[in-house]
Amino acid sequence: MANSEKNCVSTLMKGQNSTIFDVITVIGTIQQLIRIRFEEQLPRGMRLSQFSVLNHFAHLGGEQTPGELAIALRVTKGAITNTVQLLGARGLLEVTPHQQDGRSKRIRITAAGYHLRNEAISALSPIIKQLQDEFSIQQFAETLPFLERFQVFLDTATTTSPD
Amino acid sequence: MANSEKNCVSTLMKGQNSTIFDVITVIGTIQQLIRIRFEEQLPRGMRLSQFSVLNHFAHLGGEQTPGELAIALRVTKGAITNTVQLLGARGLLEVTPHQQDGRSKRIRITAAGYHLRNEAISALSPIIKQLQDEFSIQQFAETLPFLERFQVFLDTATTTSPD
DNA sequence: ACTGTATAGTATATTATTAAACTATATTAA
DNA sequence: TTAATATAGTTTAATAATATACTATACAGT
Repeated sequence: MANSEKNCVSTLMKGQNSTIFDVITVIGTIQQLIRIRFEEQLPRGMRLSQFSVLNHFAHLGGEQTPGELAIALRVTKGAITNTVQLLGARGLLEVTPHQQDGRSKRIRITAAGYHLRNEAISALSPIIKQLQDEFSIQQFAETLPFLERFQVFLDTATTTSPD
Repeated sequence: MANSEKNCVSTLMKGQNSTIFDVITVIGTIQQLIRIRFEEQLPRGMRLSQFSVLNHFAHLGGEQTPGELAIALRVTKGAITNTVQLLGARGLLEVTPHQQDGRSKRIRITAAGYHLRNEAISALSPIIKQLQDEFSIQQFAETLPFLERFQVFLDTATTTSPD
């Protein structure tokens, strides 16, 4: 059962360091549950990826290219192509050629898209309401800065040599 | 009633309530980045889902059925079938018939699976080390209880009518 | 201008996941 | 016992994401 390799890992896992893995694990589980709970409620089979795009534009207001969207949402360009085509086909996004760059495009949310996004937010409001009742807003507000710094770290972390 | 519900969207998003959405959004982004960073480092193209199963058994020690695994990891039974078959084919898990229930199976990690999981942990250690340097363990420890309560809430939340 | 390289987005093939149907076994009730 | 129902896991079809290759456009150096 016990061997030297096990001890090596024990050093890594049994001390305080396991707290970091615990946080990472629980964040993964929360995200999985958020996906499940949200997609239960989102209107007309809307996927979390689609809601994320609509919500992103609702916050942003203006226009972005597919590439900017890919960076903002941390997915590949191919994923954005797919999601934008789906939302565009439903008239929820408008896609036009970029005027300064013939390779690129501009994407903006339509009135219908903004409306459906608001419907989605309304559909999610019961669960958000429950969260407000169960946890104070202050608890979320206290946690947010750390999570944001964690995100920035992961965004900028380089374990391999940069290109 | 209609009036207050109509204002609900703006109220929900413009006030402090957006903090809840902000936390949810940043957790989703962190999870996406964790997946990217981890899969960059994991040995032999190991997927995060596969690491999660191996790591789960390394922590747990004993045996579980596919159904228990599905519940623990918050994925569908079909996903577990796939991941367990992949890991089983590589000799990292051992799957045997359940003795009391002919429909069920018992899964346990093999020595090879435990070894590869430890290799994976080692491969992840640089990024964990960076996290230790960038954030104190205490910051993770302070955040963990809230995240765990958030997870429990999402696990038990019922927005649809219960059975 | 010409050539090579970089960039933006799309297409293709593969993979992981889900929902739903299906098989096999177990349990309950008559 | 038999029939109906429930449960455990797999299979199948569909979907969304990835990696890679590809097309088209832009840019930089000569």
